[in-house]
Amino acid sequence: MNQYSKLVSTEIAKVLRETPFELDLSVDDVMQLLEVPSDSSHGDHAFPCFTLAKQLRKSPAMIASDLADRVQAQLTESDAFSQIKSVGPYVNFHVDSSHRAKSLIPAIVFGDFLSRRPDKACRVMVEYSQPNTHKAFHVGHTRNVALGDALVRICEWAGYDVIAANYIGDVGAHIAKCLWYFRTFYTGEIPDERRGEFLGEMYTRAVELLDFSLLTRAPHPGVVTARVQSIQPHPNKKNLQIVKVESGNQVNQVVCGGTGFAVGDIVPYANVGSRVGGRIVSVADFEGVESNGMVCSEKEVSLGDDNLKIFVFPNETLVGEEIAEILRVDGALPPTQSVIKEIEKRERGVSEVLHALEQGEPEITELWKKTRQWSLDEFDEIYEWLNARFDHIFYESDVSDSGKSVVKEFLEKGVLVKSEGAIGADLSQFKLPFFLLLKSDGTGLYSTKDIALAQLKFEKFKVDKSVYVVDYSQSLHFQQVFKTLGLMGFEKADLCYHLPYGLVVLPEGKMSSRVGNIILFSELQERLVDTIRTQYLSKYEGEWSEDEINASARRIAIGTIKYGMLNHDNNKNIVFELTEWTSRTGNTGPYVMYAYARIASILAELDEIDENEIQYELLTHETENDVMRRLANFPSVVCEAAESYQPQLVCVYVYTLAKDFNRMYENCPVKQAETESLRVARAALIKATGMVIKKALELIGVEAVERM
RNA sequence: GCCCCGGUAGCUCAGCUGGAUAGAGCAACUGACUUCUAAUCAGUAGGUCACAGGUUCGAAUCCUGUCCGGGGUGCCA
Repeated sequence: MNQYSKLVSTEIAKVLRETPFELDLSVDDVMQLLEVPSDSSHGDHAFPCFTLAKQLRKSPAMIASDLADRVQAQLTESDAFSQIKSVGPYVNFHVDSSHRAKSLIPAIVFGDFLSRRPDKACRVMVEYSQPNTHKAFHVGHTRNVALGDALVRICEWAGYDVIAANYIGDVGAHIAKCLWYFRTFYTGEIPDERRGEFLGEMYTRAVELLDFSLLTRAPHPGVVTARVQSIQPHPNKKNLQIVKVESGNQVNQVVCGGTGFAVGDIVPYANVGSRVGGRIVSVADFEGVESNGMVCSEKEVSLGDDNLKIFVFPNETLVGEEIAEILRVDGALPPTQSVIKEIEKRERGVSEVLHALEQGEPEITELWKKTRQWSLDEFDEIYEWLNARFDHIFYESDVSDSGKSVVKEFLEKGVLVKSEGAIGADLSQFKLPFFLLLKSDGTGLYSTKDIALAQLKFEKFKVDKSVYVVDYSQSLHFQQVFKTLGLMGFEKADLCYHLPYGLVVLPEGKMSSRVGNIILFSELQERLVDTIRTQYLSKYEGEWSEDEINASARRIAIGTIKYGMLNHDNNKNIVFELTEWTSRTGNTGPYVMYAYARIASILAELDEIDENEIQYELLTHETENDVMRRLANFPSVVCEAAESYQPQLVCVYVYTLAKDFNRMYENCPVKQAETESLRVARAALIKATGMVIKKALELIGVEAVERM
């Protein structure tokens, strides 16, 4: 949407109202139909005549030709268009390049073309990054920061009142695991720097020890083999069966919904009190029939993906044995040592730490505070280096208590319901699964805190819109959060938006601490800065100050990372290969930055431009026109990026602008222009181009460099 | 099972509110540095837009179905 499309639409609407057309289309209707030709040789705006053909019962081409003549006749006074012409079924409008230059270039260079759009009186909170303390910060987290920070900048420019928020995970099981390992097993030195990363290492080692699939293929203590004695249909419920299983010298009756087993089969049986799928198996009543324990599906005992099909052991398997022992991994533990005991011992260790943390025991709390700060300090360094801004930081520890009370409050109000001893929201009216908010043991969940956090955002920060930048694996979770907030009566719940994004994966697959192929942020940072320094900036050693070389290397590294992270569809995974990212030319951040540096170096050798001396009509070259056409689009691209939460649009834009510029650079010399006045006009154009590139880069969080 | 997301050149990706000949980068090949910075530019080659129907004057784009890949699916975060 710009001045020309409005002008075109107005004129077309006017002509259409007259004979012989006599069609009453509003200016907006026409503007809707108007399009930008994919090939710029077709002009700047095109009006397709297909839709009119039916109503007028004439061929689109004839209508186009007639329409072109009449609009042309009407616009004889205006010098806005150099050509209005029908091509087949289209009416093509070519904007006069000097007309455009006259309004566009001064607006950019001397006017407010690049300033923030008018205030929308809409406060939007963008929550992003959300790192966990006691865990490593890796390249995947960097994508989130790049996205969130760019969104903050873009929305702000588009006129929103933006609060950039962080939500740091400083409580929970991962911390207990980290501290458990650190206290129980670690005997080495504590490093002086990068202590956050060190904690990440502690956490990773803890996870390795707690990965019981390395000890047994079925890490489920309390689940034993049992023989099926009888199967009878359930009297009241079609999908259920009453199964009697015998293990050891006991026979138990179980109500079971699984399939794929028969009398005589040996199946996994979880006794009352054991734990399957994270919850304790208890005596339950299924439609009037008592069930003692459960018969487990493949998935429930980690032996397959099917959640309905009951796992069946070979017929010669011993009955009444722990399945974890039967399926133990050879060599993982000495044969004399019990897998079950080892699993239980390690789990107990972690849960003792977790419990102590929740009870606020002094010693462990001190350790928590101290180590938490190590991580926080490291995050600060990372954000500072990346130039990411936060206006407010929430901590999970701040909302964990309030979350529980909010849930209880809304349980009493009848908004939330009790189910199987736990509390949650019934979202079946929205065709969403039940949303668990408080565990049956009364402890909170991630969801509990999210509800309290949202309440805080609405009530204390008075936000109108709330954006959550969180990876796509949590899409369902946020749908549930927002619907629950709606049930709780928050009017702004509909204005919450989860911005999902894909993972950063390696060519060989996902990053995983188990495979040990995680690329830490610090590694990315170091390798990138190093490559840029040695490959590109070494030629300036001695010429530039050491400070400038360092500063430039950092900015170019940031440009590489952020542009690389943002120039993808949000939903898609990014395949990350460090060597490619450090060496690639072409569609990259440095390509765009290089275009800016070229402009800066030309301008540095020219005199200051006098606004009154610019003769815009001299800018007639095709490549110059392409650049100007692109420049004019800047505001609408940024606004669209803000509305659709797609910083990528800004990347695509600034890349094509840089490409247009480089083409112009080859064809239209500035310093060696034929005449002095042409030099001035071109200088003004490249100045405007440079300013737009710089602003666009700034909006994706990248600082341009004057030379590189 | 159900829900969500994706499938475009050898590779990595744009294009998706329907519109003119489906575009970039990388890799390959050809050419351009006595020239405002070659981190560049000009060119060659590379396509059954997963598949099949449907809607339409017109479909990579919208609808339906199928296949393939990823994610999620009540006591993890």
